[in-house]
Amino acid sequence: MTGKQFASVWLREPRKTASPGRSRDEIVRAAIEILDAEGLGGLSMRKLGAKLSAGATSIYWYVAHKDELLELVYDQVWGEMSMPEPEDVGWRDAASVLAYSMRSVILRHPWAADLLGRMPALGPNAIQVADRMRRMFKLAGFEGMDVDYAGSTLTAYIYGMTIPEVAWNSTMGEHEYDPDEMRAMVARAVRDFPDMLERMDMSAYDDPQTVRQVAFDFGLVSVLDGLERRLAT
Amino acid sequence: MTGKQFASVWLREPRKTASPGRSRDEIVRAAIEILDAEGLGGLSMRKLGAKLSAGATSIYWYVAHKDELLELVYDQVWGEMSMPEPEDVGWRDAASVLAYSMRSVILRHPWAADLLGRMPALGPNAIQVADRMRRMFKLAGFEGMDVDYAGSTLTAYIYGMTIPEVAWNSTMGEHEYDPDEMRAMVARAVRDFPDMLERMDMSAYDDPQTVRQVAFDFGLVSVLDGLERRLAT
DNA sequence: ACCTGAACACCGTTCAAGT
DNA sequence: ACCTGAACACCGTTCAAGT
Repeated sequence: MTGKQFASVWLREPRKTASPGRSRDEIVRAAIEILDAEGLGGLSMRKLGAKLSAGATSIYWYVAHKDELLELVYDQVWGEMSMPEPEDVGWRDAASVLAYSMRSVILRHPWAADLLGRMPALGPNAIQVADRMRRMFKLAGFEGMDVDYAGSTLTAYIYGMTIPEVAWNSTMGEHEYDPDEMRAMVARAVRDFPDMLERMDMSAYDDPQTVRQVAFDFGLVSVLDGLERRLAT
Repeated sequence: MTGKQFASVWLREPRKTASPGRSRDEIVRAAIEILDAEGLGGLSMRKLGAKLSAGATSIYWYVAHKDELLELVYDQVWGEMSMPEPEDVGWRDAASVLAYSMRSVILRHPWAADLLGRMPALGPNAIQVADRMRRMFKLAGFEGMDVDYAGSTLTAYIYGMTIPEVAWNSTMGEHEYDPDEMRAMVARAVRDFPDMLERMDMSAYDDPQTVRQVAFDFGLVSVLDGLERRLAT
């Protein structure tokens, strides 16, 4: 009757390792090195084993399966996000700092974009950020479930902006391409839609990276304004 | 000197198939059937071949690689999204309808959540939606690059809400679990954070599905309010 | 023009066996 | 308690060969 329990590394006792042999920390560190160097597709259990000069399957002693390993590295990423105590700087500044920080952390670890929103974020680092975010929105004046809803709104925005940005970077990075040729092809795909063509002309000579910066800021301000508006009513 | 071109099915000439043999449509239909039934992990080229009672590798005649196939099915998903002409209903209603429609389409094809924001959306259906969205925000009063920024903001929100929702559904679906047991474990993970614990108590007996509905609406209204605010300044 | 099968170079995971 | 290697059941993709 008692169904299988929800699966997360963080919800089960780890193996009480006396200290010898490899450790989870060591494994996670090695995994992140591989991930930063070769991306999510580059991380295999065999390669990780090799990097630790261990048998390919030794890792299964420390971790039930690859997904658990990914949960572990994922929480490390959450640990890199910086968020001031909302009580110190006020909720809007805290929210902005968190947003920019999340974006830059993910851009630094592009593989993490594939985990964002997909993997349960129940590690200590993730929970700490979640907790601060709750306090932030309570400080702002939200109550009850609205604290939650405001939080989802903000993180949804950040995820939704960051994921495509990373995806774009990686497609562009793989095949280095001729920008003019590409513009011509996209223009072709879009040829029946005057508004879309107009858009292409507009942004033709802007630096894509700063455009994305500005876009992120524009949206963030909008989202925060929108949340502020909810407080008034 | 002329680098490799940006890769997308939509940016290259398809094979001019006279008509005999399999067709792309047929392949895409079969692929979607598999995807709906077994999810993204359930779709392999071999299985797809088998379903078409063809050799495992015949598909490579119609498609350069699996990613192209995914681009094709992805655009079908865009085709299911419904969006009224903004001129008919006004920009805010059009935006809301699109948002709800996107959410429900993705919930219907959960595998598509893994493509959202990752795959170039250059198919005719995706472009049509993008075009309407541009017209929508122009109608609202945005100009220049702001039309784009407003669009990114809205889609970022939708992506960022939908992706985790689907992920959650699928983790919950796989292992059917004992809710009490699970709550206990999560409570344990969160034990040092009084605000997080409070949150768990609060939402203890709510139906998760309606909570997510309400959350989606809350955030959407906030985002649209925030965008409206930008028009005023 | 379209399809095939064999082959290559991988995967994650299980498990009996070792120390 | 920790690690190993072999094995299982898969992958996507290439390519020479067939019709």
